[in-house]
Amino acid sequence: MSTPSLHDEIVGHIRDMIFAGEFIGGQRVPEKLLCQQLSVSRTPLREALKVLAAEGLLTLLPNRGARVARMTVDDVDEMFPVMGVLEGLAGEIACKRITDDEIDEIRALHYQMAAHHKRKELAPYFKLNQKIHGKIFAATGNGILGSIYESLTARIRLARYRANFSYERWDQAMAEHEEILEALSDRDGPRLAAVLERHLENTCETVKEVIRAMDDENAPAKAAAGA
Amino acid sequence: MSTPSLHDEIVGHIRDMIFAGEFIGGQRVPEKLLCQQLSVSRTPLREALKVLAAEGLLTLLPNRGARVARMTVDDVDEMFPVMGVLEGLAGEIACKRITDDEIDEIRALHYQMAAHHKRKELAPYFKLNQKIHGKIFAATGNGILGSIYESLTARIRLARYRANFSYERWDQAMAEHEEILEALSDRDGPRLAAVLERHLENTCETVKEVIRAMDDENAPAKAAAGA
DNA sequence: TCTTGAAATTATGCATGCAAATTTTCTTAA
DNA sequence: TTAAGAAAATTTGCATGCATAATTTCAAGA
Repeated sequence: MSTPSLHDEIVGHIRDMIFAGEFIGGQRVPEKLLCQQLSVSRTPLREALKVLAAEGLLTLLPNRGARVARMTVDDVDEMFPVMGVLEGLAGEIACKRITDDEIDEIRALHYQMAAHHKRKELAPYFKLNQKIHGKIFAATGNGILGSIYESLTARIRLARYRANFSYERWDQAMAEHEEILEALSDRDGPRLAAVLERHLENTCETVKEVIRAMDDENAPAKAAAGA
Repeated sequence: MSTPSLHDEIVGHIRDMIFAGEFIGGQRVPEKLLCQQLSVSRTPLREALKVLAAEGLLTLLPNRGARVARMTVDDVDEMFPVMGVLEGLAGEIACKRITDDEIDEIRALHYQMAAHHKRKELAPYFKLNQKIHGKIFAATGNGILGSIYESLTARIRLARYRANFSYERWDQAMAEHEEILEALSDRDGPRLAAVLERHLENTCETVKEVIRAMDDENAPAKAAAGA
């Protein structure tokens, strides 16, 4: 509160940089460079790198620096069922606990998001999407549930923002969000849980497509180089 | 592999110390003391502390050092439903994927554990208990599921090893383990999931009792001190 | 005796320096 | 010209030092 310790700020800063896609490609990120960019010395920076590695956003190779963690299709396949049961649980609890005001908030976000979908504005759509799911988890009042989910979505997000994106999937996702809002308004726990899981499957497939596209993009170049 | 970097070793070492209950009570742990005990300088030690804090085992107060994270009854109440769905998921997947050999291994551990239960040997019972649950998660082949579960049980373990322990609950837990083994042998996913969740509820109540007992123990002293 | 507050002590946060490991560059031989 | 190996230059890992914040100690007044 009083002194917002430096390394924590660095953690947040680097996390944002990762999400902004500043060091894409899983390539090495020299400490010196980050020190210069953030105007800090190596000690707090290195502490921050350790934390981000513990969160799974970075991979630290001994004596060989940090790189952004590479998500594989297999990773997503592992994460998907876990997020599925977490979403399901969150949906059930949220329906029991959510207040009318909270539903109204989510409804407002939903319509904003629908507008961005109609205008095909991907980035703000994602932001609101993320916010809505966050609100559902917040409505559960279960902080641990929320934080685990958050750390998983954070890792998923590494593969997110991309242009090549199936519009059919997007439309489907939007339709699912309509259903999410309905189930939530009706406080229909089982239905919400079911829709959330289905919706997640959509998201998951999208992410996997993005990863495959990225791999296809990089593979030829690397194959030629012999690496 | 080649050089097992120091801070990683420190992380493991301190984690073991925490589980061994070396700094019980959530009291401050001066860096200097740890440095002396582990014969390392403050830099790698501090990196390790950050990691352990990210794992939720330590709480880092700015400018005020590290202490072992204090589990509250509310924390357990939050963790319980999460672990419940994770156990359920693990049970379902494990039944589909587990090999006969893996079941045999678990069976062997189970009988060892039953022997310790009969002799009322708490510590080795816990160790094997933990190992069995670990094997079930390992049998899912889902590393992320396993690691999330592991980090949650690690935090639960902070409140575990204690003398005051209800023998009825223990007997019940042992009976549930019989059922777990049965369901696993039958590869009956839904049943295994159900037993695991029920078993977890038992565990959870036990942990909460331990926490309450610890609080009752400390509260009078602290109330007198005015803190 | 108890309370209050200021000085002294101690602990934490961060910067810097040095040694070991890694990567790059340069040289030399085929 | 290319390949292999050695030397140079980076880069990482860890230790230490200094400034600031927190804690303890101690003294003085009520």
